[in-house]
Amino acid sequence: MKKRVSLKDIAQEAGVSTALVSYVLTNKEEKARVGREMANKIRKIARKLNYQPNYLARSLKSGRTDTIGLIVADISNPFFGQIARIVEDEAKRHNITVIFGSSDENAEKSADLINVLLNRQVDGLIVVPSEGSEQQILQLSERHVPFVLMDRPFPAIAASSISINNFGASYNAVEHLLRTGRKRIGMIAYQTGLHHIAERRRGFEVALANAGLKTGKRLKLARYSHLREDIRKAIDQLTGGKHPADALFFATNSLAIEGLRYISELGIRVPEQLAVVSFDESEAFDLFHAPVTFIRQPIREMGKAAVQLLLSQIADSERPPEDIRIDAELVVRRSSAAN
Amino acid sequence: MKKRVSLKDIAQEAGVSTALVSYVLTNKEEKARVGREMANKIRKIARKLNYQPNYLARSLKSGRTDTIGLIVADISNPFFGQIARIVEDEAKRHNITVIFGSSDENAEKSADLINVLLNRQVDGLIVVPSEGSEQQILQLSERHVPFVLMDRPFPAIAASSISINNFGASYNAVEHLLRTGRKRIGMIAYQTGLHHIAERRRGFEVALANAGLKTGKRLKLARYSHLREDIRKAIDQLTGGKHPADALFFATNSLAIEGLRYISELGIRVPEQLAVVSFDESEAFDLFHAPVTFIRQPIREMGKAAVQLLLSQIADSERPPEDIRIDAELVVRRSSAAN
DNA sequence: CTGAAAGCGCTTACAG
DNA sequence: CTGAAAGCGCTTACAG
Repeated sequence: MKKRVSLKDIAQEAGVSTALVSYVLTNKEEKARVGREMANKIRKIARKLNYQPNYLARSLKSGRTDTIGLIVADISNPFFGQIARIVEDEAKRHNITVIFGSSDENAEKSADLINVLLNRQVDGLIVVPSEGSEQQILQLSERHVPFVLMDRPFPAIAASSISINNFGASYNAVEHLLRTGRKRIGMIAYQTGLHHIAERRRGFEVALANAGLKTGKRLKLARYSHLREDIRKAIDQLTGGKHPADALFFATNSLAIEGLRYISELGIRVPEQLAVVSFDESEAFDLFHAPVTFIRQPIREMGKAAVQLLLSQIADSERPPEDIRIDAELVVRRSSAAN
Repeated sequence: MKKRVSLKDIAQEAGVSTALVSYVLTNKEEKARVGREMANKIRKIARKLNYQPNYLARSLKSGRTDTIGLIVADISNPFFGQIARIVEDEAKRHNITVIFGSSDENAEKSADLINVLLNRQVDGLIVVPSEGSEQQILQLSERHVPFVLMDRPFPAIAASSISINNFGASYNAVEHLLRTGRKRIGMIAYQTGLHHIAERRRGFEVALANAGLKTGKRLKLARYSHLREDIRKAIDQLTGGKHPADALFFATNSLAIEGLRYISELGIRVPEQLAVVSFDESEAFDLFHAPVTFIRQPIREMGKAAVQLLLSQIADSERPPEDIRIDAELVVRRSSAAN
């Protein structure tokens, strides 16, 4: 790149010190009581030379970078892409830039990302934490790094977090299936210790129990690393046998999309043979032959709240952590219509 | 945040100058011929104090930030999300961090983003340029900022760019439809002057012309800002009348998804009444009742090439611009089966 | 082998 | 009203 113009260049041309220029250009001329005429002259020169401040230098001095880090599982997953977009927009309203990273649900990668972002002096972090990352998160807390957990709270750690009421949302979805006359409801979730998935599973189990039904072998778990394989096996088991499931509840959109692919292949008719409900949103749900009933997460609200929570934490490091839980909405469509 | 430990802290504890510590910690001890013993002592102290270098300071000195900017139309669109992911991974392999921004196909936002990113001293930019941003791009060029255009070349500007052969891909898709016996092929594209869309339109027109057919009124344009409305009108016009279209070609995945929603609503059977082909990929294409034939962009290849092109440009600012054009692949599925 | 010093581009408390 | 100076945390050419 060409040599950038610095305060010094302007100062030279104006015949003053860099200090004066700095005061004027950061609108602190009042405080420094710079002459009106001189201020105008300086501004004019700055414009002429197309001066652009070097944020690096500014940050080094001020200790703030006006940058936040966003760690998600995978930016190419539309759920996280949407979160990223909302965080971006909300951050920009405050003149803050976002650096992102994908952890792939992997604690090691997550630790790595946190490290890189902190070395880049981000002012704070928004983290969708992966399984096994409790220690890292705890360390952030101990080092007094401002951060907010998103989507997945860690109940054992006192930290600001924003997520939906997973138990309630799950419970409602299952109750909806029961109300439409489904008796043998299967669920496919991730095999993970993460709290949000555990809560979704618990909602499923409690809803069935309250209806006097047993979960039995109808709760299936898939590994993130063997998604396709595990889902196909689970669906085979759930839809086969003497008492095939008459409804399927997916714990996330990735699970549902992979599952629906297989259901299409098998030629299973939805909702006639099998009702379907899923967490999260997807364009693919709209185009399935029976538009899929889903649990809509208030992503916009969550993203905005995350940024705001983080910013107030950055502004006041003594602020006690805040745990925000938002209710999600069940959007009923044809895939779960009564028979 | 707590006070970070700096070189000075280590130097103090070791009883040496910060210079020595710097040499050791950046593995330049050879060059500075630091004693082995001293080097070990310094390293030990650094570990004990959990020293983390401040990249800001390092960058201010070195003039490099090991950060690149990525500007896409909208990070929440899976097409761009995937690009972002690949850029992220490829950049990380070189210890480079990515800052992203969404321009919303808006030249003003794009100019803004470029400005912010340059002020943050990114080493270079990967840009999916929006309509009307030629001037900004030209300026980058004049200022000798390393950058690479992605997805959409600007033929009038000498710049490195990486994109697919849009004309060829479009031509092939239309030829495929003709070969399967379709006679009245409609296309829905964006109303934009961007070169990649113009090329897709041209491929459509030339393919029809070569088959002795006229485009007539079968090329419809939708505005990015009025997507839903314009697409519905276009589909009504194309599928209505005395000679309804028997095939529909969408110029992007967003256009297709919105269009397929409407086609579902109308109860039009694909491919019996209407064959469908689209540019780009989407999970939604898999779940449509007739899996949609699409033009697969080699996103991974493009993303990797973009980063590599950018890095070699950063390393050697005299490097002449390189224009990479990759062929895209038509993935034929049921939505365009012969009747 | 080791250290003092300058400098990257800013900001700001202090002195005149 | 204006300027000299210190300092943010690093790197590196130079001197001993």
